[in-house]
Amino acid sequence: MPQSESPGFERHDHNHCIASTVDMVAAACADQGLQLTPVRKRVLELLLDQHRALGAYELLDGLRADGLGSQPPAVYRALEFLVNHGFAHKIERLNAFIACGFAAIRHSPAFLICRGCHAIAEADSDGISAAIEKTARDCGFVTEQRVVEIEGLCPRCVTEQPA
Amino acid sequence: MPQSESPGFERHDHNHCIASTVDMVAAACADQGLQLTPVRKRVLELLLDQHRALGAYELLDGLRADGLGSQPPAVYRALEFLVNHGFAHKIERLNAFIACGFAAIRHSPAFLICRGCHAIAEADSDGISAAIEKTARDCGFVTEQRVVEIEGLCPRCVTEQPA
DNA sequence: ACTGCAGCTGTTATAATGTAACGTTGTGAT
DNA sequence: ATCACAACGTTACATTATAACAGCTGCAGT
Repeated sequence: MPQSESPGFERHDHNHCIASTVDMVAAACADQGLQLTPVRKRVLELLLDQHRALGAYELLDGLRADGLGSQPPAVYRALEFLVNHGFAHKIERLNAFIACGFAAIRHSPAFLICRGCHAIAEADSDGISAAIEKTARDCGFVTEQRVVEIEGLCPRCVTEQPA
Repeated sequence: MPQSESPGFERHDHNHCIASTVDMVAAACADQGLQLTPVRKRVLELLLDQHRALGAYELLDGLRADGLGSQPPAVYRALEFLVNHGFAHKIERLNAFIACGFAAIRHSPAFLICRGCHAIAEADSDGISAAIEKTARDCGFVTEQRVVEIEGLCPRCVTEQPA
């Protein structure tokens, strides 16, 4: 019964975390008439398997292991689908991807990226969203999308690392 | 006397804007014992020339035109210098670079990226910084660096564009 | 049943972005 | 003078991402 890092850096039952998220995404796809094809589902599972960001070519290795696709466009297409529908996010700073912690429910995420263990948490961002919205409005700017990525040390790494 | 988009999307005297920023950076380098070499200075000028982000290879073309360097490492080294010392920033979303609007004075920038005209403004980010700091603290996370990039339409493009 | 279309996948090729490694050059300190 | 160090030149390569086109499958309309 593996336990691992969670969206908030706490421990949790990770098998359940994967299965329930896949189920939620499957339900959302059914609702919206979207196709969660084998390739797309597998990429989502690979992303959920770790609470860290995976590069497109790491994911491609995973697909190859399952005989599900062997060339870059296979992954990039699946990622485009997942990201467009809010089931995954791109971490721009890392050129890598992560499953959404709140699949399709809520949005405009803020990420906390630990440079010690490479875990990534998707933080509650209401305060940040409000501050961004205010800043933009003050400039007469109309916000459409945002990237908020915070790098540093998670609670565990802060205590474990000297520097 | 060209007039162009400014850090805040207003008009301004762009020649003066370039010259005075280069002077400020030169002074800062002198202060700190840093070398603003010809390649570094030229890259900075190329960045200042436009209030938009330039890709490394666009900058490389500029260097080549001046016989100042012809291979990628030349640009990437200059950019590393400028970014490390706060004279330029990388826009992660675009894999591109922009001169700092407040060279070496203040920091943790937030960028407003216009999808209409591609101008980029470096916004006042105190409110955003505070909100990010609060979010991080609530998670027990120690912030070291951040990326805040807001995409949308600038005041001018908002009125000009139909959608 | 047939047709045509839309969506997904396969495949090839290539573009765009970024770095490692090593040798050379210039400059200032001893 | 020569040593150490920083910047630069150069070659080669790694990593990330996309264009373009062909094939397949399922389904709607006839």
